[in-house]
Amino acid sequence: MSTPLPGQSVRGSKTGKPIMALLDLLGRTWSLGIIWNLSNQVLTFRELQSLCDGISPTLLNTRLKELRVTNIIEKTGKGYALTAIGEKLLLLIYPMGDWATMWRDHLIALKGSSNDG
Amino acid sequence: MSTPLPGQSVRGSKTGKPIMALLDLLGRTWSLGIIWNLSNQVLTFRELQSLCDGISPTLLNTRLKELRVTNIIEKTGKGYALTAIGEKLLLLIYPMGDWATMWRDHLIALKGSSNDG
DNA sequence: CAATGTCGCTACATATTTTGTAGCAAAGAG
DNA sequence: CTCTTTGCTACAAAATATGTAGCGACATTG
Repeated sequence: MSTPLPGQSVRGSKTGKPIMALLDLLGRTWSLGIIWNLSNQVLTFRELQSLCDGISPTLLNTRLKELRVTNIIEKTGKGYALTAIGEKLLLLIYPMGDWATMWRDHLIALKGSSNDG
Repeated sequence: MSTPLPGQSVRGSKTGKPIMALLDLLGRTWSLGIIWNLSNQVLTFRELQSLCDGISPTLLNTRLKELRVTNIIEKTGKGYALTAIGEKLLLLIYPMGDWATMWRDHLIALKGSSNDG
């Protein structure tokens, strides 16, 4: 699978629209998890592997390459880190943590009402 | 693959943290694309399939079920639509369109400078 | 009622992706 | 040199996605 880049035809859209390339990239297994784990910390290959619940090194390396050529993460002397633009993307992902908490409560409420009703 | 739910152990995390369930859910092929295409419009199964570049009906139905049991989308008389909470999630995804445009320009600039330097 | 078309969705074989495990070369510590 | 850690590759097995065919329900036309 080739790395999705804005301006090119990607899985899910042939328009070349940047958002479609991003959706393809982030929609790949573990992409979001890797970015999330890289928030505020530089991690080595093995640390990242461990935090991503033992993702296979094969796939981790594949994703790392994709995220590097798309300039979302970079390799530093200490390990992998988000780039400046990657940090900005993370700022957009962060609020999802709050949404997810609300979502959990919502699902619990629905479950409760379906049991009651 | 079971549907990731907040409060449960999911692919990528055994903590049950809501964000991890969300990352697992959205990280699956086509999830983000389906949600994106459902912005401001109710779509039939086949319309959705067409907009998602011919996604196989098998997988589309699998994703649709996952998104329905997690209450992000719902089936209406007219077709599939985002739920109220699904709309809120979309509001968080929207800004990624702008980010992606900036990202494209950034990548073009990098490419240019690497050619020059 | 019969013929035609659309729609939601299932079946299933094939293709692609992900996992899991093993392990190697390089770098640092003693 | 030995021991340990690290980044990463190999590769077979398992899981997931694709592509195509097509069924039953329903609406339209006549």
